[in-house]
Amino acid sequence: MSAAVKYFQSNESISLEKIAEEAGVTRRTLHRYFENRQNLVESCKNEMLESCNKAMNEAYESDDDQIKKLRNMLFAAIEQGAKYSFIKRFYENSSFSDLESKNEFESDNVKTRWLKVIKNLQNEKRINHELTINWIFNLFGSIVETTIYAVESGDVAKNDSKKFAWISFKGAIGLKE
Amino acid sequence: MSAAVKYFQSNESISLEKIAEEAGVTRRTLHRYFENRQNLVESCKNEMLESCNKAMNEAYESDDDQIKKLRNMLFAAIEQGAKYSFIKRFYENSSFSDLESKNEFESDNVKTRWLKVIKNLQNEKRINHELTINWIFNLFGSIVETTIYAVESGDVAKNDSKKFAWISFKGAIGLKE
DNA sequence: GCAATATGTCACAATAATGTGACATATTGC
DNA sequence: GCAATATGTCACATTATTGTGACATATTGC
Repeated sequence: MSAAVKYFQSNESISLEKIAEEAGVTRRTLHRYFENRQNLVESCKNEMLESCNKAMNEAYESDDDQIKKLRNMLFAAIEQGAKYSFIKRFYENSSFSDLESKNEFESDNVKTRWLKVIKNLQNEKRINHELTINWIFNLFGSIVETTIYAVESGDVAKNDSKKFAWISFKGAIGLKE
Repeated sequence: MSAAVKYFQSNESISLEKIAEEAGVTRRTLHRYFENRQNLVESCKNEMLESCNKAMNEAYESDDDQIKKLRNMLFAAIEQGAKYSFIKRFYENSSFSDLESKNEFESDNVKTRWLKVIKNLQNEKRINHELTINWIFNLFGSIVETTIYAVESGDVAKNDSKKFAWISFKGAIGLKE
């Protein structure tokens, strides 16, 4: 599955042959674990979604302070790396699969919790009031992806990456600490 | 080409049949204009690259003030929409094509000009000094893409989008006006 | 070591996408 | 209207991918 996710991230139509190769097995073996392509995609989606949700829930609960909750959720998402990128792209590109399942993500309590933090900070007027929640949500995902990409491509040192991400996200939403 | 770019944005392996359909012609006609898939991709790349470069060069020259140059370049990129997303993804995913041509983009004077603006602002200490140029470059592209996506998906009103993008980009790099 | 399980190898059918030739039918420019 | 050009239709070969059956060979657990 991680071999598949690695490829799916940037190319949803990658051949099963290549995925099997990356995983160090033959295509025949891959077919033994996943009946067909759809099955593999679904399994990846479920596993990666669970992993991302778990990490972000833990981050949410890691501190009482709203800002630290937010920062830790950002860091958790970044640490998920390819898993997060895959899930994000999965839900963005409706063509990637049937999008009925979109609700699974949308209605998930991770998003609810994330929104709660943002709303709290908005109420306390610690976030730029001009921006909408939807914009901030998109921005969050976008900064996570940029960070993952920047590290992968070697553009930015891994050490710096989370720091940069937090500085930029804070600034982007006008967060007053 | 615009039909192709529309699809290539999110799915580089879309069938020529669908592109032809989107363009309102048959696949046979598509094959008359583009010998093969590679040819179509190359043509799209060249056209979209030219369009993006033109728009951003004009934006650069539109004002003498460094900050307004930067803002207008951001707006120009956003207005390019699908064209910009396509080019961006093209150069990100090496698998999308041979990446020899990456230099075309990297060495292009648009990037040089963009970098000059950032360096000037850095020298004047008007940008957060902790961030690297590479990070800021990635961030710029990322905010452009987020904006394009947010409008396309209906998450954010078109009217608000550029304003949000500029507010967030300014904040993200700690720009002091 | 031996049985159970997992994996590899090979062959094969089914399908989808690609690219082209031949010819028919529109469409355009004048 | 007529010639030139563009497009559509259909048939076809080629190729890549997918999914499966049959059997051989490793690997594991005990």
